[in-house]
Amino acid sequence: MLAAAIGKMRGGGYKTTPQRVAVLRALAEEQHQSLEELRARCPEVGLVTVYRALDLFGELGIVRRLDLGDGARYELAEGHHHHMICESCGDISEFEECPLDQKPLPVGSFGFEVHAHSIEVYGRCAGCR
Amino acid sequence: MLAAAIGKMRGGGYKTTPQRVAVLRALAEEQHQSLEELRARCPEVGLVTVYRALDLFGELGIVRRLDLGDGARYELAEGHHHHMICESCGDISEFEECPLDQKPLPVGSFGFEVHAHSIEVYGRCAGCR
DNA sequence: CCCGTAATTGAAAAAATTTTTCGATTGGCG
DNA sequence: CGCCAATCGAAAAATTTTTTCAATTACGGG
Repeated sequence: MLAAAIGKMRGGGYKTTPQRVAVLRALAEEQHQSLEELRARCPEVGLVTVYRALDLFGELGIVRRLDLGDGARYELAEGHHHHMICESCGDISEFEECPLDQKPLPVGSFGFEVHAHSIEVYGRCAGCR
Repeated sequence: MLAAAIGKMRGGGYKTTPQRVAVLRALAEEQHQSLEELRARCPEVGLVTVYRALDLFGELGIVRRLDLGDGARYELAEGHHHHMICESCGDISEFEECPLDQKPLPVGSFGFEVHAHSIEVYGRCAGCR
């Protein structure tokens, strides 16, 4: 994972600094972290640098930014998946079986050219029921 | 639309103030407005009051808050629909034909109880192609 | 292996956004 | 019509993100 991300950085002509690597490692430890959670995992990296690293990773397609109602969160953009959000405990989890897999989206009729999509499912998780 | 929203406010024991009505009217003029756009449509209402009205409407299910990458936006929560976001011009549009209509979401296998869902489709709109 | 240079970093300041506070005002019931 | 809890607005505070700029550093070329 690190290797792939570093490859994209190199390919883009960006430098592989210890700070960027530290942020990548922090991202790899858990999905959907807030900025503060992320920062706690690499306290040696300055706040501004974390923001800039996340921007860069976003451009390179390494990281996705989410906002599911409680502020920005970040995840490594590996594999196609969608999100379940528990409205009781706030937990965010993922599922990979995409309901749109073989289904054409109805948006073609608008002349819309699809590049990507996301699905969020809101409800109660098993633990909260 | 106004009537229904005011009914919910009354039903919840909240007062129908001119400010709240002004924000509702502003919301009705266009979907997916930012706070500033909204505020430009009811400049007589104080900033804080707009925030509070939006919070209240959110609790009452009158308004939904979106964050599709460029900050918070607000829409009247009427009818089930999803969003197409053009990555060229940033335009947000809606479609009503829900691809999950009759399709069971695969999340039941996680013991997850579904209350709602949302879909966003990213790509290029007809105008930008 | 060292050097030069452009990219990167970090601290401070600025900007942007959202929330809190609290005294003044007001909608709606009696 | 009058009361009073709910609401409002302005200012201040808190939070989040971006900008600035001088110091540091990764890394390709010599």
